[in-house]
Amino acid sequence: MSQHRPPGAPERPVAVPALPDLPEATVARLPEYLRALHNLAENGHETVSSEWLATAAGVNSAKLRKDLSHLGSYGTRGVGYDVALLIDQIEYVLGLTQRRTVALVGVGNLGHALAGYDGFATRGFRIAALFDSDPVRVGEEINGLVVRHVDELSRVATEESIAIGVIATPAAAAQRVADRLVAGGVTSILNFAPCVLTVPDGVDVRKVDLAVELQILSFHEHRKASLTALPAAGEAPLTPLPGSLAATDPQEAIGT
Amino acid sequence: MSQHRPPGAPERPVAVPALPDLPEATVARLPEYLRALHNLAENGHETVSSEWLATAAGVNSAKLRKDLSHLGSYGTRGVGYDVALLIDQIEYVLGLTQRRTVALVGVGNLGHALAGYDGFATRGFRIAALFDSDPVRVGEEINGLVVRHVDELSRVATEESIAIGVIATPAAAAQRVADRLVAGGVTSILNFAPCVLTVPDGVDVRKVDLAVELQILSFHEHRKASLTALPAAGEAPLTPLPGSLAATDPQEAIGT
DNA sequence: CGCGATTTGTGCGTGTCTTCACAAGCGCTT
DNA sequence: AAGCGCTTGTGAAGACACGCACAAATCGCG
Ligand SMILES: NC(=O)c1ccc[n+]([C@@H]2O[C@H](COP(=O)([O-])OP(=O)(O)OC[C@H]3O[C@@H](n4cnc5c(N)ncnc54)[C@H](O)[C@@H]3O)[C@@H](O)[C@H]2O)c1
Ligand SMILES: NC(=O)c1ccc[n+]([C@@H]2O[C@H](COP(=O)([O-])OP(=O)(O)OC[C@H]3O[C@@H](n4cnc5c(N)ncnc54)[C@H](O)[C@@H]3O)[C@@H](O)[C@H]2O)c1
Repeated sequence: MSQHRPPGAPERPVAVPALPDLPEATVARLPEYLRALHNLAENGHETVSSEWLATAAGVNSAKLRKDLSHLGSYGTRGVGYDVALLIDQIEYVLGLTQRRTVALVGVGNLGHALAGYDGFATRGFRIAALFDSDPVRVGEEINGLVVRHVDELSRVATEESIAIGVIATPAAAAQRVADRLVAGGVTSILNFAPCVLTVPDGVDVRKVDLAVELQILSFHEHRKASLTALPAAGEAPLTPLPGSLAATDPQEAIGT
Repeated sequence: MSQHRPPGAPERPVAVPALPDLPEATVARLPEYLRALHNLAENGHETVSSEWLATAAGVNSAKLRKDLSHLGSYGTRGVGYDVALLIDQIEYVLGLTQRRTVALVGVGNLGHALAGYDGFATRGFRIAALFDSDPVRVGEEINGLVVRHVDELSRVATEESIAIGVIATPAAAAQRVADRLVAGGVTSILNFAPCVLTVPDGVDVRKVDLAVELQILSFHEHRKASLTALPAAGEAPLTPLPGSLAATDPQEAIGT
């Protein structure tokens, strides 16, 4: 690519950031590759073929190769990829060479589980602070961290240079929490509350909603059932009237 | 799935409305629309424009209209959509007119949180059984359900016509659990364990991986930092050598 | 009864993502 | 040193998704 800047092009608006700008779809898969690679490394493998790694990560091998090619190609034809090298590469690109600090807001049911989750630490993150609004919870110690009051959120986030905020409060409180995170300089948020957050440009929000996942599965379940029910039937009005809705599907998912 | 089929088993493919086959991207957004609609309904709104609903769901209005048009167009030009009607429509398409039963496997840290989560019930699902392999946990009662031993999984799944299996065990146990779910006739799985599951055709798996989400955020964080750090300079060849990796990125995450 | 304000439904251009298929590169063997 | 099998990296084509922009439909009002 543009490794070497050829002479004769002095001050071009060179768009060569330290990071290649990867397609979003690729970014979303890199963590999966990384996990698979760590498994391989633990099992003593030193190299791996795209075929193997693709299988381990659950994707198509051509896709995997294209993804990796975006970060600069470290494979050897006829051999495969060097596992350790690739791990370094991906961790670098994902910005994991530096351990990122996480603030967790809302130490309830879910928050407790998250606070006690070791997958944070083992995959590049460190929970640096816990917050809640409930006076009963404030002061509680979890995993060596004391729960602080959410009023301190902005200040602490700034002081501790929090990189990522995780919201595990009820939906009604989520926007307010997000605002405080943003005020504290946090530019990445992971939201577990089922609501849409509004944030300024430059702030990234990702959302995890359990019910959404289940409902997507439900759709496919429904679909499979309606297909097996009428193997080759034509159409039938795909406009069930409101009144007859609940009545409609007979026996779905007859198992095997 | 249909609860117990009564002896007579009236199983005829009556006028089952064929499901439109929606684009996956659309299916993934419908739950979001549904949530927003329920909010509107609670607030007494009877109709809603695509613009409004789109904003509430965090998407582009044209996209929303196109999505809804796939399920047969229930809007009125010049007016908008009937909230109640649209809720029925979407719930029907998602297969939520029938409450789906869920089995939760692995009642540890995360499992406990999930078992106690009321978002299941309020959004169309019912946890019908809990499983674990730890003798200490088996027998424990959570939310009115007794934790059963995972050896009973296949049998119970069949008996209770479980529609969806949720895996919250350590990764090492996940594949085994998935196999048992499949053996019990479950064709939809939601996997919280960080690993790839292998299942037969016809079985859907969705995965939720917290660390993946964080790592994606980390990438963008890294990216933002490298951009603001070098506004217009060509920089570090994007091929950091193995040895120099950890050294590379200067000062990121400077907070504000 | 007709007109203008409003909002849906969609045709179409654009960009992104996926997948196939294969040439080029690499190491091992002969 | 040449040949051979294996694996990467990528061009090209197709599939999919997105969002603009506008015609068509509907309502309310004068
Ligand atoms: N429990 C689950 O398994 C689960 C699963 C998926 C999503 N969620 C979502 O995650 C969120 C939390 O769920 P939960 O079950 O832990 O609820 P919870 O009620 O057990 O916990 C919420 C916590 O947030 C705290 N809180 C409330 N307002 C706050 C504020 N303004 N600032 C800081 N803290 C505040 C409460 O004191 C409480 O400790 C909810 O939005 C829920 O929908 C939960
Ligand atoms: N805790 C979190 O916040 C969190 C977040 C994201 C993902 N996860 C993932 O979810 C999974 C569970 O996490 P956790 O923190 O609850 O772990 P945990 O160790 O607290 O709980 C795991 C539970 O699974 C049970 N189990 C083990 N083998 C089993 C088997 N073969 N059959 C049935 N049950 C079995 C254990 O007895 C235990 O009760 C892990 O894969 C973890 O990576 C956890």
